Parts: sequence; structure tokens; C-alpha cells
Amino acid sequence: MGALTEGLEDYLEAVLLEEKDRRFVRTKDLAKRLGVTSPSVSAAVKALATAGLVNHESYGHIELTPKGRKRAQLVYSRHRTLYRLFAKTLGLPARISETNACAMEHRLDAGAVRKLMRLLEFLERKAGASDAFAAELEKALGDD
Amino acid sequence: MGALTEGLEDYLEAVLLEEKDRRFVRTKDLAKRLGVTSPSVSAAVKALATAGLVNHESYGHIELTPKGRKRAQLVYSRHRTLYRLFAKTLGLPARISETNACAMEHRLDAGAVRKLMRLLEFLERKAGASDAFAAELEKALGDD
DNA sequence: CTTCATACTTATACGAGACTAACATTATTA
DNA sequence: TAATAATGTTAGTCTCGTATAAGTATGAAG
Repeated sequence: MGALTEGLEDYLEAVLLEEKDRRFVRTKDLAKRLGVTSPSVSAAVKALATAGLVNHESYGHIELTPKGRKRAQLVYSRHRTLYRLFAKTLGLPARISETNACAMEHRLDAGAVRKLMRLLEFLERKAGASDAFAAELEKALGDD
Repeated sequence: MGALTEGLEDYLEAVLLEEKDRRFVRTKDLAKRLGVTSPSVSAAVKALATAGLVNHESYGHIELTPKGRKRAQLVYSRHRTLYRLFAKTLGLPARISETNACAMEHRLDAGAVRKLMRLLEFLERKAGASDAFAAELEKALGDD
């Protein structure tokens, strides 16, 4: 794992997500998604390009390199697992689940994510197989 | 909840924990606990004093105000709940559980912590009541 | 082909948080 | 009590991530 600040991981992940929507990713798209200004994106993209994680010609498209894509997908998969914990298992609002997932996705090591995923799978499997268990869990979590 | 950066919350929590061990909290104690240098602590304590969360005379003791203590305890309780998730429920090493708990304790809103606590209580209760359930959960989480 | 809107970059500055180096205070002990 | 060790603070610098302001490139319309 190359050294990469959390902020840069956020930008990298944003490129991946933005790619799914539009054919070419531009500075402006990332700025809008992340809620920052264009100069901030410029600086971050330059850093990512230096690290060999994206390709970017001046005034042109931003594209993930294979290495960058792999790293972005890793971050995103953590994000998804965490979101699943908060939103699906704990039943929190989407907005709050998203915030929490963003805050944690950079810091959880691979082992923790794996364990967490297994716990969620276990709970979902049990709840799917037994209505009694599902009801018990729901009751335990409360209404608020 | 007054505006307080995550960093300052860390310092505040450290004062609370340090208080439990020794009669008087000093700059050096916080520096050691947090793994930073004395000047960093000086600056942070000054900011906490300005915010009315600690009392501190120059070259003297550092003490929590009632307001500061309340805030510190809130942060710490979140920390404990998260640690419990990682260390006890997921079975991760203490060191890693600690890192993850630290990273999250500032960002989880009260609702998420409450839900999480209930989930952990539910799982612990089930595992305590049924050896079969405990074994099933342990198997689901895996050995690695 | 020139003009103009849009998008991108560069230059500069700021706040948070950390560091080192240097200075000040307190405590110890010879 | 005077020297010295331990501790605390101040001053100045660094990095990271953000912003604003101003200049540069692209592309669409007249």
C-alpha cells in the first residue's frame, strides 16, 4: 500500500464513482461531488498523477490507472461494508450512515473490514432464516 | 455541543484518562499518552482553557472543568463502545481495535453509538444464553 | 475568425496540527 | 544556596487541505 493521505483516497474514490455516471471525469465533477472548489481538485489530482494513480493531461480528462483503480475499489468496498452496517443492520438514516462510513473507510484495516463483513453476513443469514431471530434483533435495536 | 476540533477532543479525553492514574495531570503526561511533543500539548491545552473546558495555570496542573469533564466522558463512552465492537465482538487484536476506535469516536453521532451498543448487547446476551449460538457466531467470524 | 462563456490552473493565503530549537520555570540535590 | 536536571512555554517552520483571486485554455456562437 503506497503512502496516501486520507484526503487523496477520497479524491481517488470520487474518480471511481464519477466514472460510473459519465464518460469522462472532469475537475468540476469531482469538485461538485466532494463539495470543494476547483483549485483543491487540481492540487489533489496533480498529487494522484504524481503517485501514478491517475492519468491527467492539463485541461483534459482524468482517468484511473490500473493501480489507481485497484486502490479506489479497495476504499470503496470498505465504504460499502460500513454503510451496510449502519444503514441496513443498525437501521440508521442514509445520510448519517454515509457520514459514518466516510469517516471510517480510510482507517479500518483489511482484517477489521473482513470480520465486519462476516458479522453482517451472519446476522443477515440468521434473520433471513428465522423470523423469530429477525424480530428479536429488531426489538433489541429499538425504534429510535 | 460547542465547536471543538477532533484533535482537541483527543486531548480532552486524554486528560480524563490521565486523571484516573495520577493525582495531577501535567503536560508531559499528555504528551506521552498521545505520542506528541510538549509544545503540541501546550497549544492544545491553551485552546481547551480558552474554551472553558480545562483550568490551567502556567507551569501548573491541568484540570477538567465540570463542562470539560462531561464532554470528555461523552467521547470516552463512545470510544469504549467502539472498542467493544472491534475487540470483543469481532475478536480483533487490542492494538488494532484501539486504532479503529480512536478514528471513529469523534464522528459517530449519538444515535449510531446507541444502536451499536444495543447490537453488541444483543449478541453478547444471545451468546451467553446459548453455546450453540456462540459457536455459530465464532465460526462465522473465522480464525484469521 | 473573433468573441465570450465555461472550465482549468497557478499564485497566494490561511487554519489546524505537528515538529525542532531556544528560552523560562520549577524542582532536586550536592 | 547554588548548580543542575526536569519540565513547560514561546517562536518559527512544515505539511496538508482548504479557499479566493486572477490568469490561461477550450469550444461554441455570431
